[in-house]
Amino acid sequence: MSHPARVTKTVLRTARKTSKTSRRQDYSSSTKRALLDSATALFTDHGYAGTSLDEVVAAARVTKGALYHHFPSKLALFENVFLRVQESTTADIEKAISSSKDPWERAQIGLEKFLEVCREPQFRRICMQEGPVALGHERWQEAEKAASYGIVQGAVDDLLTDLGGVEQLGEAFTAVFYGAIRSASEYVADAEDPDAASDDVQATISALLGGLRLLPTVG
Amino acid sequence: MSHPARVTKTVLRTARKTSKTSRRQDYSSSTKRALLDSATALFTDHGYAGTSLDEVVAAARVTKGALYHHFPSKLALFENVFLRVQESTTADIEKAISSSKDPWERAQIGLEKFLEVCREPQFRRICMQEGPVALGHERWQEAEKAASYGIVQGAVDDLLTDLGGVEQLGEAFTAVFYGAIRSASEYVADAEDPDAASDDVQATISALLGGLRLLPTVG
DNA sequence: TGAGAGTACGTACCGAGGGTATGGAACCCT
DNA sequence: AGGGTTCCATACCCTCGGTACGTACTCTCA
Repeated sequence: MSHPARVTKTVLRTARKTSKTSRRQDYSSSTKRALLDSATALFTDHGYAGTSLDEVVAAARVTKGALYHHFPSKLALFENVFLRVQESTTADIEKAISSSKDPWERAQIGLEKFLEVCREPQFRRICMQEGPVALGHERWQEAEKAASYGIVQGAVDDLLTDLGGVEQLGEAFTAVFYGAIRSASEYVADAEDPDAASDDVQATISALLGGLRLLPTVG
Repeated sequence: MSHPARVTKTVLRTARKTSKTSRRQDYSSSTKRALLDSATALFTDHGYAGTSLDEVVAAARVTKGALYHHFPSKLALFENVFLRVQESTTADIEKAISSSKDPWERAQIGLEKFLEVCREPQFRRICMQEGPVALGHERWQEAEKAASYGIVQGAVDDLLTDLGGVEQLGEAFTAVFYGAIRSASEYVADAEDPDAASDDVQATISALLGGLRLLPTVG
């Protein structure tokens, strides 16, 4: 019916000078983006197992033939959605962090931004909840290490070297701390008063981190 | 073939005085337990979506008719498996904790036991990984609050009242701390040297908690 | 410029798997 | 002793992920 290919002839000879890509390629990437968009929305609302590909293609106004032309499987579709969401949020956080140079301030800013991002249903559902199960714990962790986990890793390393003397715990510390932040974000997202909960959580984490500064040695 | 009902007649008239339950009821609960056992094993190995009911009933040497007689759905079967695993591990931890009265020592013992329990594939896969997605985040959290989360809640409350002055953060603190422990358990379970990783993690958490003692006030 | 190659889909179908309907054998109760 | 209930097997249905294949459109190159 309203398929893009049907209107090709009416506007055919205009382009080809301004844009390097052909109209056909534009259509292709457009339908691919439409598939990713509708999949993102549906995965966010109903989870991975809860959304059927029929729903996805219907929302994108194409058929399964189109979907399987762009993505080899449902899992691959999800992985693309996952990475796209993850990438955008990671960029947000890194941008926020870059405004400061002091490791403690960067940690503070990053934490605040992360708690904020985790309240967005997309990131929460797709990257935090469905991701590990759909992709498998291993693949998910791999992707995480390259994204938000990596940011935390860097922040923690800076903190620990700033403190001095506890570098040997870096890995374990990052793991524990990242879990604390994740849980904190869920707590905030579930709270009836997210702003107050966010304040409480930040106070808690600051208290825990602040305690570290007072420790002469660890072990 | 080897169905229990087939051997009924050969051993029929012996019971009924020693046990209150009929032989038929014994058989019924036995097949139910067999279904739960095989389902537990398969869910542990292949996850919720990855195991088919055909596999479950085949492993339990029954048919889908039997399964759907005892459980109304696949999800209900999983929930029963989930609760059974959760209950047993909770009992383990509570038993270990009960050996001490000092809140800091109890926290120490409980943490150690929890990290140990989280290395068991059953609890790890079913309760930590598949649980939240299969049951839904809400239902999972509800069950958690009544189980291991509840234990942590109690321990944290004891710690904070022992410290004094930071009770208003109790809820948030528990949430953050519980996430830290969960992540710690995954870190330990994934590590190539779990014992060393467990030591690192415990040192980290002790450091974070120990820092709290040095804080005069929080906020 | 037009014919073959490649792209971007649509349509029809298959098989696996969750769930249901039905029936029957064993058991319980009165 | 006969009906009701429990416990389970068999056969079937339906959804949904995935595949096979057809087709309209576009690009390339002789």
